[in-house]
Amino acid sequence: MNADYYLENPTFLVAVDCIIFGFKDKELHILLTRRPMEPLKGEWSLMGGFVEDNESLNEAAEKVLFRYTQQKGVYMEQVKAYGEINRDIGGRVISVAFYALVRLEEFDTSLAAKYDARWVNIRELPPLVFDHNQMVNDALTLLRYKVSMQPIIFHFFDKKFTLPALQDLYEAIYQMPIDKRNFRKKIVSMNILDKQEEKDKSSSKRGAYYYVFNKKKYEAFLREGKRFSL
Amino acid sequence: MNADYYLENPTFLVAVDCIIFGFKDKELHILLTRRPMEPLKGEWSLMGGFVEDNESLNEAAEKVLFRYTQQKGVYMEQVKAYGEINRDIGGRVISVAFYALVRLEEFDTSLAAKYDARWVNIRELPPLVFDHNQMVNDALTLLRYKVSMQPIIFHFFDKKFTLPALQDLYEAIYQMPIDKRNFRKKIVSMNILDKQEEKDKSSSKRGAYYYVFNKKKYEAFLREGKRFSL
DNA sequence: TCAAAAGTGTTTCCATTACACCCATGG
DNA sequence: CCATGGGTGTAATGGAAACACTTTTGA
Repeated sequence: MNADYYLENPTFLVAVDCIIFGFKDKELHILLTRRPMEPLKGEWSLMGGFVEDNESLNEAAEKVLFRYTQQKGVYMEQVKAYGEINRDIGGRVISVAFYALVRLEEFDTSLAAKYDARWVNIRELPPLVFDHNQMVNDALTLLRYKVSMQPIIFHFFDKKFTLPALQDLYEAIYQMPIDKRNFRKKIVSMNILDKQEEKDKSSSKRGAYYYVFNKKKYEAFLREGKRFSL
Repeated sequence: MNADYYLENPTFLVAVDCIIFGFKDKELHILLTRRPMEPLKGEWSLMGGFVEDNESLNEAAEKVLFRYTQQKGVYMEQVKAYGEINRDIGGRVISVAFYALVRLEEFDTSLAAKYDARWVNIRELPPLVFDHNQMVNDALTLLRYKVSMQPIIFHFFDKKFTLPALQDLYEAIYQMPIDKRNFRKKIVSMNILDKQEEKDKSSSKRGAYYYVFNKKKYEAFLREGKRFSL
């Protein structure tokens, strides 16, 4: 299939590694596993897999994400490619990292057992194999940038969420406290959320109203020349 | 060399493609070439090359940059990896794009003939092979972001530059006019430039003072907790 | 009734923007 | 002497940050 000229060149194993972010207990977590094969079998690792001939990089990442989360349509974005010669001590492998935002409410805990997976608080990350810690750092940097510029933070929730929870998540992503009134003012004043009648009473007696991201309102917001900013 | 498990997986040709930016005639340009081999021989293309066994991705990009610019230590940054199955019609190739900022004052024009290369104004880009136009768009987006956040704009110059030239470059990158006084105020007030005694008289009778980026001052600037911003 | 979390406005401050005139010099 | 580009300061605006009290309700 390759043109003649191309055949003179070397080929490489190509992997994808996924930094899967989830929100739990007011903290940002990532899904890690014990590496199932040699070398470094049993060490902490990101979720990954090799790219197949019939897949694009995105498709390979989607495959990995589905395998470990059973969620479809997960929000996902490429971080970058990692290609140091000895980054993988088992051989020459070029890896492309992706980060993903998953809804932890719907996470199937039986998967955790099957794949020896665990949600780990990003503030308590263990050493990971190869350059995976670097990948996590790069993913976090990119996540923070994107969250501030685009309405992707809502992908952490299954549609509805309360403003206190949204703020907890925001604080977990940026690892800094933020003023409640300023936060609410900013997000509400964009007029891209719908307040629900229903309340979440799970974390207070009074209960907090649920909100829902309204895509139509967001598109109108953009049409007015406004820019999302958190 | 690869561990047993790895051998079961397919391998891929991996290329690097470089979006080489230069500043000329008050406009941002990129270095393009006529593709030297089939398929699509003769079509406009980015500067690229295949990754070799003994190179990292960065090293492969540096090799390509040196080949076409003869400059060492060029500022360079990865954009992202492109892995659609049919992105290259000659075969399955995964490509990693890099952008680079080169000093056009020192560009060796004999190279242009040798490689059929040409500096093309970014506002007049022709259709490029494969997904190269997409790569350029992504590189430009990233360049704009980085220029606004980090003092990389100075890499377009060979050390010294005038403020009018710097502003012209800034306007070329963002494709928008900007107020002269505000621009100068912002850049000068950071106190990271050294004004020279010498003037550039090439574009006016009065002449414009040269300035030089002062790395020590910039580091002090950072130590004070300040952040570069243009 | 009280503890615990939800909800609500105003003022201060700083960074960005808008804006117009004088200066220096070679031809 | 004048045309051309280089250089300079101040006022207005708008977004970000600081800040404290009232409300609700289950236990």
